[in-house]
Amino acid sequence: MEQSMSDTGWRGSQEGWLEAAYDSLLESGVDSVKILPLAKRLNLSRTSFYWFFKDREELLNALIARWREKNTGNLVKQSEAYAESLAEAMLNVFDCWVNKDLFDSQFEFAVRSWALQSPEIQAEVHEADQARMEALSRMFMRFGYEAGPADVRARTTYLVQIGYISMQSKEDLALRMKRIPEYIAIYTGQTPQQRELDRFFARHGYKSD
Amino acid sequence: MEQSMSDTGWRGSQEGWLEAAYDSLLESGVDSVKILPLAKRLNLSRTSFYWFFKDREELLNALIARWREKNTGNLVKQSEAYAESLAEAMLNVFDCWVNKDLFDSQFEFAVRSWALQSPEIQAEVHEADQARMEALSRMFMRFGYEAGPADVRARTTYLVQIGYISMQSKEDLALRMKRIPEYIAIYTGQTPQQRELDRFFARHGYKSD
DNA sequence: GCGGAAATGTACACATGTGTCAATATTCGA
DNA sequence: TCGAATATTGACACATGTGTACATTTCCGC
Repeated sequence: MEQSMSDTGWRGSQEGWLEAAYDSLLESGVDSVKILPLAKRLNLSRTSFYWFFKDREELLNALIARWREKNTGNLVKQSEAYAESLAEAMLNVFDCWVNKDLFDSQFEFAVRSWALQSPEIQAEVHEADQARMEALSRMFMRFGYEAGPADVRARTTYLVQIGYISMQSKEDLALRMKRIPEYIAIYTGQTPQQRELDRFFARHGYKSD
Repeated sequence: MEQSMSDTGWRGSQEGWLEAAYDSLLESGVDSVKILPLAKRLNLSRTSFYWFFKDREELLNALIARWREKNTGNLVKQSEAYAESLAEAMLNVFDCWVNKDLFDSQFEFAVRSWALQSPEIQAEVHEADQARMEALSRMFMRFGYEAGPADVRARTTYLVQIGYISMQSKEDLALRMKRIPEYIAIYTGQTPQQRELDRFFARHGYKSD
C-alpha cells in the first residue's frame, strides 16, 4: 500500500489522508468523510490528522480541488481534440465515458450529491456544468450547427452522461460499446463511419464481433 | 401551518414529522434527517417523536414509500397515455418534467443521493429506473420502433431528465418550453406538429410568443 | 550518539446525536 | 367528572464525532 520515498517509519502523509478521504467519499458520501473512521482505516491515531491538515474543512477543500482539476479539464480537452467529422469528434468525447483516467464518474456522482448539502459545492458544480456544456456547444458549432441547436445538442450529450452517472449504471463494456453507434446517431444526426468506430474501439482495447 | 382535525391541543402527528423529514431531506440530504433538528423545527420535544415512530429507521422507510408511490407511478402512467403520434406521446411524458404534481424532481435527486450510502436505497432506485425505462421503451415500440433502437431512445429520453435533475437546473419555464420542440425532434426523430405543441403549452398555462 | 524537526499518541473538554424510562399533561367518551 | 387512551416532557445512559494541549517516539543530519 505505502511505498512512497522508501520504507520510512512514518505511516501518515497528506496524500494518505486525502486518498482515504477520497475512497470514503466515493463509497458513502461526504458525511462519511470523518476523521475518526479515516484514522481507523489508516491505523493511525485520530489526532495525527491535525499534523497534515488544519481541520476537516481543509481536507474537504483538497478533495474538491482534486475533482475540479480532473473531470472538467479532460472533458473540455477531449471536446477540442482534432476530428474530421462530427461523429469522430463525438467519439473523442466518448473517450471520457469509457476511460477512468479521463473522467471519474463515481467521483462526479459523489461531488454532485455533496452539492445537495453545501451551497459552496453547488456553486462549484454549477460552474463545471457551464464550462463543460459550453465546450460541447462549441464543438457542434465547429461542425456547422447554429448556436441554438448546438446548445440543445450539447445539453443532450452532456445530460445523458450525467444521467448515466446518476443512475450509477453498471452496464458492462460490451453492451456500452454496442450502444455507441446508436447514441452517436441520435446526438449528431449522422451515422458514424465504420473506420471511425473501429478507431474508437481499438483505442479502448475492445474487439467488436 | 397545522390545521388537521380542528384545533386540538396535540401539535405532533405522524404526518407532521414525516413532512418535516421530507423538507429536511430535500434541503440537505438524508444525513440531515435527524430527530433532534426536526424536533426543533416542530417546536416539540425530541422524545415525542417516539410516540409516532419506533425509531429513525421507520421514519426513513416512510419517506421512501412516499417517493416510490409518487414518481414512478405517474411516469409510467404518462408514458401509456393516449396519443396519435410519437411526438404527442412524448409530450405526454414531458408533462412529468414540468408538473410537480406528476414528478417531484427535488425528491428524486435527494433519494438518488441517499442511495450512495445505502445499498437498500440503491436497490430501490435501480428498480425504479428499470420500471421507468421499460415503460418508455414500450412507448417507442407502440409507434413502430424495434426493441434495440426503442431501448436506446428510451434511455436517452430518461437519462437527459435524470441528468437535468442531477444538475438541479433552475432554467425558467419560458426557456424550457422554448427548447421542447428541439428535444422532441432529437428523441423521436420527428418534428412535433404545431397543434400538438399548442395543446401541450395550453395545459401547462404557457403562452408562446 | 545527540539534538531538533517530523510524526504519533494520550488525555481532556465539548458538541450533537440516539433511545429508554418514568412523570406529567391533554383529550374525549362513558 | 373520572378514567383510559393519547400525547408531551425532562432526566438518564450511551455513542460518535471534533479540536487542543502536552507528552512521546522516530528519523535524519551533524
